[in-house]
Amino acid sequence: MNGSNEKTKTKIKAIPEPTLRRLPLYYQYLKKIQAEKNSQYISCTQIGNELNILPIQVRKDLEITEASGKPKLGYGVKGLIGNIEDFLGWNNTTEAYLVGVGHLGSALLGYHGFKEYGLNIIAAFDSDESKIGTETHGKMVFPVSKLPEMIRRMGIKIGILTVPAYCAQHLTDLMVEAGVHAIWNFSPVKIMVPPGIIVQHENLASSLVVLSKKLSMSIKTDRQ
Amino acid sequence: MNGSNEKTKTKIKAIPEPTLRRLPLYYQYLKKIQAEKNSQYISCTQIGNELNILPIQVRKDLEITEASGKPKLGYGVKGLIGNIEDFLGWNNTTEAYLVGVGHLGSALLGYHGFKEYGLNIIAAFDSDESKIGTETHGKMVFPVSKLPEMIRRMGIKIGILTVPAYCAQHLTDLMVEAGVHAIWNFSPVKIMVPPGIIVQHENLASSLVVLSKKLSMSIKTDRQ
DNA sequence: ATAATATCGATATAATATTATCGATAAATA
DNA sequence: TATTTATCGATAATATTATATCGATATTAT
Repeated sequence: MNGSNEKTKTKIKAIPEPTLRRLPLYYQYLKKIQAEKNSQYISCTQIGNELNILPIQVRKDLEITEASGKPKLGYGVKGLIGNIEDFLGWNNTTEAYLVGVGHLGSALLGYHGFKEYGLNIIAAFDSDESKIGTETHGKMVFPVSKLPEMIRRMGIKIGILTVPAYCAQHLTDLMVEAGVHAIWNFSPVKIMVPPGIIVQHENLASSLVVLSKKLSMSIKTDRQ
Repeated sequence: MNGSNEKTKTKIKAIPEPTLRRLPLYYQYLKKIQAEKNSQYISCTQIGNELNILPIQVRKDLEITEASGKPKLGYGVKGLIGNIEDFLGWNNTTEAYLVGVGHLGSALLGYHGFKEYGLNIIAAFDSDESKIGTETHGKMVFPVSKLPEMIRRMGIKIGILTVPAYCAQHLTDLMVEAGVHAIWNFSPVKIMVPPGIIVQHENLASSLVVLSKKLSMSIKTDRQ
């Protein structure tokens, strides 16, 4: 346990997921600072105060992007932005397909912020005849029947799933079969995938639960 | 430190946020099981296998809802659903206003699942003249100028913020001033609130980062 | 030029969350 | 009826994440 021969070869350091989730926050703030041209340098203290995160936490998070700062000054804003972009792979975009052009699906198609984060939704798919052939926020809608072939031909690695519960598993199977490596699942059910396939399940109910539980607990505390 | 007089009075046990986030998953699965009428009882092992969570974790999570099961059989499905509903306060709905009827805002207005989770969005607000007075998915859209008065009159505690970055802080201030206790923030910026006000920041960039980092790491591993 | 200060970077500690262990128990089976 | 088995419930061990401490250092002020 004295850290000499454990995994020195490939230097795989596990990245804490909470850190991963905070990096975009730092990034957004840094971009704002850069736009305001307030200063060349920024410290963990400043970032932390602005985002309500302890400065030590900020420093540890930035450390994993291999950023380095100067005592008394802090980090160079420009360099730091570059470090985060490199670390998160935001310099080369990944292309994705979206399946299910309902309310949420078209909202995601209309969100142009994804490009900034290295994701480009290049087309959408639906089974509704009235949607096929039309454009939603500039993205063509194709029939689901063409999904597997197009995934294969374009080498698509990420599928975004915004369909109702009843067909989520079927479309997952289609996509995985065709070669997708990761699925961003906005459908309200857990989907099953073979080992090695990555699923990120976006569950609004979970977030709502956290919010409302905190709320009910804060009200309870007030009255004590 | 020998645990005899620490907080014995009010018995405040901290609820782990990860547990809170998993409860809705169990709930959704239990509802499915109930609909299928497969059996009266269900075990942690079954739930865990289905959701890819260790049975021990499931048991610990369910424990905080004060559910109790029988050896060899497991938990009664119906009772368990009730326990989760009670614990999360899903039996009495909370009313909320939504501010910002853009793509995402109207997608949320159209999502009827919230009612099941104790949230009822009763109206929406926007500053766009062309939207005011219309209905979106059955919810009236009012001018932002009426927001403070209506929050006060209806005693609204939760505000859902689906507006662009530039006006997020202003609308937050309006809502907090009018008496809102919690804000579910879908805008792409961090908002500042006075102490005691709860903010749940929904950040798609964060989730996307987790997904794409896992993807890039899995590809790297494949090639080794 | 010297002293004071803010900050980084490394290391240590504490808090939180997950996973393992094991005895008790109710049902199923021999 | 006795034995086996699957599961709960409680407690212990481990892993992960967050926070604190402190020396080193570059800038600023004296």
